[in-house]
Amino acid sequence: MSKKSVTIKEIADIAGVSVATVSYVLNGKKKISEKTRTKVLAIVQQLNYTPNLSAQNLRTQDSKLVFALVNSINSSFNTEILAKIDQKFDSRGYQLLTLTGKIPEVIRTNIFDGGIVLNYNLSFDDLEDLARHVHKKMVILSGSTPLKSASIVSMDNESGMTLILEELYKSPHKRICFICGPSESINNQERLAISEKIFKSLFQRDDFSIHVYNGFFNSDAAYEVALKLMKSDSYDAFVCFNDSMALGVYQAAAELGLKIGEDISVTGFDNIFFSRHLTPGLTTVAIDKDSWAEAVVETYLAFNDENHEPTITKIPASLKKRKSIQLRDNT
Amino acid sequence: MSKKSVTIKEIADIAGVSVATVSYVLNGKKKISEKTRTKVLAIVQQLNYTPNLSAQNLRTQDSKLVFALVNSINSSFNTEILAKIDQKFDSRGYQLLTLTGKIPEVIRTNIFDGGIVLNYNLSFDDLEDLARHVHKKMVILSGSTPLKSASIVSMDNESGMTLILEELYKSPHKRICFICGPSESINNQERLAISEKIFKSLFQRDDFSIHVYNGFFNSDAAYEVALKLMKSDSYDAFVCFNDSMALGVYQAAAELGLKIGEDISVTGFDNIFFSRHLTPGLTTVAIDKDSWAEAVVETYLAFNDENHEPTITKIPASLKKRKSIQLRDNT
DNA sequence: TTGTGCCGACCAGGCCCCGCT
DNA sequence: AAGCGGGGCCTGGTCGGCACA
Repeated sequence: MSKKSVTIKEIADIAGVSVATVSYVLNGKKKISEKTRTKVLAIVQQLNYTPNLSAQNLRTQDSKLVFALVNSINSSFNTEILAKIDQKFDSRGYQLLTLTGKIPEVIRTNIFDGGIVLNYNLSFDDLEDLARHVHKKMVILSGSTPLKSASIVSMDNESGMTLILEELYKSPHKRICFICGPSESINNQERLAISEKIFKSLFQRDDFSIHVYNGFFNSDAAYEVALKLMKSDSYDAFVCFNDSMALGVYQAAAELGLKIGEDISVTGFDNIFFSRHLTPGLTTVAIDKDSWAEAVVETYLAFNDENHEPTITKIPASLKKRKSIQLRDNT
Repeated sequence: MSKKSVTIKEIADIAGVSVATVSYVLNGKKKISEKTRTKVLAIVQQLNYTPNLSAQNLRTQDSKLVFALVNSINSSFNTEILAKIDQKFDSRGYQLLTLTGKIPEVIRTNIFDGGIVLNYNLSFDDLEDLARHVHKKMVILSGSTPLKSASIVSMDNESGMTLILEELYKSPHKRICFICGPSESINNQERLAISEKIFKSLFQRDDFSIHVYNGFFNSDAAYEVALKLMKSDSYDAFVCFNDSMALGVYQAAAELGLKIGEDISVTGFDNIFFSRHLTPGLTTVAIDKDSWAEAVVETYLAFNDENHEPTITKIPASLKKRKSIQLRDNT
C-alpha cells in the first residue's frame, strides 16, 4: 500500500537543477530566474509534489499544526466553540487538529506548534501534568488558577451563575434543586461554589448541599434524576449546570405532564444551539462564542513573543432570557 | 518560546552508550542487557524524553495517525459517529485527528497513515481530487459510486428512505412535502432520488419535484421554510432529510400551535441524540452507529494487505418509530 | 566457536548557509 | 551582482560489523 511519494530530489533531477534550487523556488527565499522557476513549478505541478511535512518540521523545528484536546468530540458545547476557533486559526495560517483521550502520546511528540485544551473533565493535576509534557504554547479554556506555562481563557462562571440565580429569584418557584456535572470538571466546581454562595446570601438558606444532585453533564443521567425528583414533588425549580442536562429535565417534565415555565422552572448554562429550539425556550447563560474564540487564538499567538508570560482572561457571560422560568409578573 | 526538547543523543551521552543502543532499548527490536536497559530507561524517565515524531515518521516512512476530514465539526451526526470511530481506532493503536476545510494542505503531506472522509458536502469530483492527493488508505462514509483508490462504507439511504415513507403511508396525512439538504451532498442526492421513486410508485403521484424544498440540512433554514409552508396550510406531512431540519419544523409547529403527531406528521433521518428527547419523539431512520464505526475501521485496516482493492459496504438502516407520525389506527 | 551486546555510520526529505561561477 | 549548487544538519531507525566471553 501507500505508493512512495515524490521527493524534492526527484523534482530536481528531472528539472536538471539542484535540490537547493527547487527548495528556493518553492519557498521563495531567494531570487531564482524566471526561466528555472517556471520549469521547476511545471514539474512540481505535473508530479503533484507536496513537501514531506515530517522532514520540513524536523529541519525547521517549526510547525503550523495546533491540537485541540477535548474530553469528547460528541458534545455541542465543545463543537460550537471548536468550530469558531478552527476558523480563526485557519485565517491565521494554522491548522487545527482535534483529538480526544486523556493525554494522547502524539501531543508529547513535537509535530505540533502547541495546542488548546477544552475539557470539562480534566482536573487541575491533569492539566499540570499536561503542561509539563507540552512545553510549548498552550491555552486552557477553563479554570481560574494560574498554571506555570499555560494561559487560560475561560468563561466567567461566577457572573453567569449570579445572573441566572438572580433571575430565578424573581420566580415564585423557590423549591430549588441543582443538577450538576462530574466533580472532576473545573467548570462544575466553579459553578457549584458560586451557587452555594448565592443560595446562602440571596435565598438566605443554609441547606444548600442537600439540594445538589449529580447529572454528569449529560441529558440521560439528568433525565433519570429529574424524573425521580418530580415524582416525589420535592422541587419546582431545576437549576442545571449545563443545557444538555436541562434537556433531560424537559423530557422528564413532558413525560409527567408538567408544564415548564408554569408548573416548574428550569434553567441551563452554555446556550447551546438546541436550547432555543426547545418548547418553551430555555433560559440559560450565554457567552459570546465568537469573542471567546478570538481571545483564545490571540492568547495562543501571544506566545510567539519572546519572554511571554502566561495570562488569565475571563470571558463575560450574559443572560439569555426565554420562557422556562415562571415569573411573578410577566416582565 | 518552546524550549528545545531532549533528543535521543542526549540520552545516549548521559547514559554513556550509543544512540543505537538507546533506540534499541526504546523499541525493543534487539536484545539489550538488562543492566543497560534499566539504566537507559531511568534517564529517559527522568528527562521525560519522547521521540520526535517527525524524525520517526521520516525514517520509518510510517505513521499511526489517521485523519478524519469533516465538513463541520459542529454537527451531531458527524460527532456521534466520529466518537465511536475514534474509540475503535484508539483500541487498535491508531490516533484519530479530526480536521475541517475543503482539502487542507496537511493531508497532502505524509504525516498521516491515511484517513476517512465524513462529509455531507463533498461532491464526487472533490472526492476524486482528494483521492488523487492522498495516495494512501482512505475510507469514504457516503456514496455508492466506486472510487479508484478509496473504499466506501456508507449508510443505506435507499432502504432507510423506503422504510420511513412506507410508515408515513399508513398515516392519513397525505399532503407531503420534502425538506432536503444541499444539492452537493451525496446523501441528499441519494435520498432525493429514492424519495422520488417511492413517491411515484407508492403514492401514485407524478408531481414530486414541486414538493421539494431546500432546508440545507440545518434547523434554522428548515424552520423558515416550514413556518411559511405551515402558514399557507399546504401540507400536513413534512419529510425531513435529516433530524436537524426536523427540529426546525418542530419549532415552527410549536410557534403556530400545531400538534405534531396529530395535526401534522414529521419524519427525520439519522436518529441523532436529541430526536428522542423531542416532544413527541421523532420517528426517524436509525443506523447502528457502532456497526458502522466498526466497519469503517475494519475497511481502513484492510488496506494493510498487499494488493488490497477498494470495497463498497452498505450499512443497513432501520426505522425508529416514535410519535411524530399520526397513524390511522393506533398500531 | 558461536553468540551476545553494543556501536559507527548511513539514511530518510527538505532547508538554508556559504561559496562558486 | 545575480543565479545556482554542495553539503551539513534536524532526529531517530537499522544494518553490518566488531570485541569479548
